[in-house]
Amino acid sequence: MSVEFDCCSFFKAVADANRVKIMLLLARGEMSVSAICKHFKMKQPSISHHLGVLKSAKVVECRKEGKEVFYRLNQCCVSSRCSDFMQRFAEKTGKGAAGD
Amino acid sequence: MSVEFDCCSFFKAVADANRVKIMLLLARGEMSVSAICKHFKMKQPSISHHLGVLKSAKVVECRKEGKEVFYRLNQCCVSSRCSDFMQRFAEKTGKGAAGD
DNA sequence: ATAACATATAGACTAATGTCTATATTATAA
DNA sequence: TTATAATATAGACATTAGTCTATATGTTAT
Repeated sequence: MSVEFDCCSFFKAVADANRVKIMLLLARGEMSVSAICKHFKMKQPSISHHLGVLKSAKVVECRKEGKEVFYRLNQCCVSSRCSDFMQRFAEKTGKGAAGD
Repeated sequence: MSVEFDCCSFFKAVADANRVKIMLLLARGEMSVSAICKHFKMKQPSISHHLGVLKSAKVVECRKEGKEVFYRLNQCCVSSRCSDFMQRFAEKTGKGAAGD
């Protein structure tokens, strides 16, 4: 029933080119915020903002080590959300499923 | 190289609860605009706007019949975009892929 | 305790998005 | 041709989202 809203927080998170770029960086392994910053023209608070959006959507996770925070991709989240979504729109053979 | 931007137009399109609801309706088969409208509180121009966004992203297609326009889900688009995206973030075994 | 560094938060500003009303467009009917 | 119905477009308005500067928080070193 609230499936649409649930998937939307994920899709909103990945519907930004800069956030996708962050995700692509993290797909190779965890990185600290400052390391991520080096790949962008944006200022650090903007990066932190994007990381916050990704984290709220469970797309990334983080751990603290000393003064640094290392972010990593939650690959399971990405694939489960995508495959869930795909399935929801798979061709039905006759019987409907979702209600109004 | 422009993969992120490309996928973003799709994700932007599906990152809205009302548009996902439209997609769920269309997953059962094609519908005219006025038929879609009956499922929402929004006014018709808003529905047309959302249909336009979905159409630009290739998520839906339409055909005209008399004064009505029937929209249908482009199921292939949904699944190919989702699986492309998943794959892009699949665990790499060592070699990197996407460049900066 | 103080300084220096890494990150997060707050608040301002701008741009993009969603919704509305009004109207234009296109197709059929009278 | 005129009227009616279905859809799209234009423009106004409010809300949301992205980026910035300034600053707060937390951690390590001196």
